[in-house]
Amino acid sequence: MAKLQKSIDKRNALIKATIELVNNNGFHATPMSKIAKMAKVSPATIYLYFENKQDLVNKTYIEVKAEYTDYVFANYKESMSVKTGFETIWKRIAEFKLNEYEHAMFLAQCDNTPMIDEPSLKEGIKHLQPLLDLWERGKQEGIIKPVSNYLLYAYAVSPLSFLMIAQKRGAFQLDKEQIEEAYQSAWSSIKKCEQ
Amino acid sequence: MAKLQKSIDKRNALIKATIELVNNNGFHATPMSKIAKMAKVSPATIYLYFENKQDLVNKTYIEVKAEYTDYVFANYKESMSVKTGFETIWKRIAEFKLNEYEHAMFLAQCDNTPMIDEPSLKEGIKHLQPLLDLWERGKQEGIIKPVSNYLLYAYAVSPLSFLMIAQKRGAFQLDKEQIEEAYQSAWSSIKKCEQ
DNA sequence: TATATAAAAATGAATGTTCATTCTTTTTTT
DNA sequence: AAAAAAAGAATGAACATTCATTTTTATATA
Repeated sequence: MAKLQKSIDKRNALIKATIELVNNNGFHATPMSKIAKMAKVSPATIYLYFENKQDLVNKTYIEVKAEYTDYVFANYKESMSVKTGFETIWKRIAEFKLNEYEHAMFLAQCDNTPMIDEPSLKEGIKHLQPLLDLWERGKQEGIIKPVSNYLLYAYAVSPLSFLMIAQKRGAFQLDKEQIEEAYQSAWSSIKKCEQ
Repeated sequence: MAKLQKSIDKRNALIKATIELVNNNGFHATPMSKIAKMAKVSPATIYLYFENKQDLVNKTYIEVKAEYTDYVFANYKESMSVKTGFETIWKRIAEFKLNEYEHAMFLAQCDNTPMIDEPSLKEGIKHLQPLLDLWERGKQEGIIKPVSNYLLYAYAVSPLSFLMIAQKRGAFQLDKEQIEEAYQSAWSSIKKCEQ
């Protein structure tokens, strides 16, 4: 147990260092030696926990993605109405992107570059299923526009990624009121017009 | 003249190769030797046209960004109404992202990673000014929501980037009708409610 | 116009560095 | 005292950049 405990601490430190360094420098400009140094570990030790550099970054991606979706669906219950369910999920997504932006930026970089291998990307996408299921239900109930989930996601969720990056760059600051307004925009863009 | 002509061809070939290779492998996983080979040039020749690798990618970014904004504003005139002006610009943005996606993907990667240096990023942003000016005019005329340009951009333009990536991954295909619908969504999200 | 020569452009090979990964030894745990 | 974990140093490959030559182009002269 002591052994396992210790190992998990080191593993976590490695994942944390990877996120921070990759965020600031990108995958290929982050040497294993720096990751090791930041995690206070010898470079050789990394290879006791991960097969190689690609494996390290794949596993980091999957962990952060899982953390993201756990966070996002934490308050959501399938028994909720489509409208309430969407609001619940959307607001958690916003919170995550704006408060946990170290992790959110890491995901954005993974999703916009050829850094993560295809199987790991697929693995990461799975976790978003409850939102897609909610939308399908909404379409059946005639509450949500009958269009591709990609379009719904583009309108309702992807603007948050842009705002996150803008905020991270210090260009401007989102407040409560703006988030509420952004939410209204998101809902308007996916609900059927009559609602 | 013949000399200059030849040089420009080589320079263009280098820029083209850079875009293609960086798109597929990322900046740091693209060796100068491969860029040279794809451009049918010796590695040493690159250094006659660019200071170093960073300079090559910075200049590539600025050129692609300029091409993008030229394309985007090609049909736009300041004399247009806010509504027409926005539609004109938006549809060109959509066209560019969906038709020229090699270049659009390159820009997305540059904007989501620490690949380009700060001065070059700033240089690239400048070109978008006419759209921001149009929005300011719209706010004064009471046609556009009186919110930060970042929010307007997030709602109205950033979804297109997401759709572009989804389309590139072959996940789905945008048709004329969906683009029209996406445009309506974009306009709804930034116009003042009464309009 | 044809030839010689200087300047510019281009090249392939060489250089030195950085880095992922492995090896051997030491330390810690059981 | 055996096994597991960790360490630092060593290895070898990949790469950006430079160097020494060669090739091409432009210019001047006859």
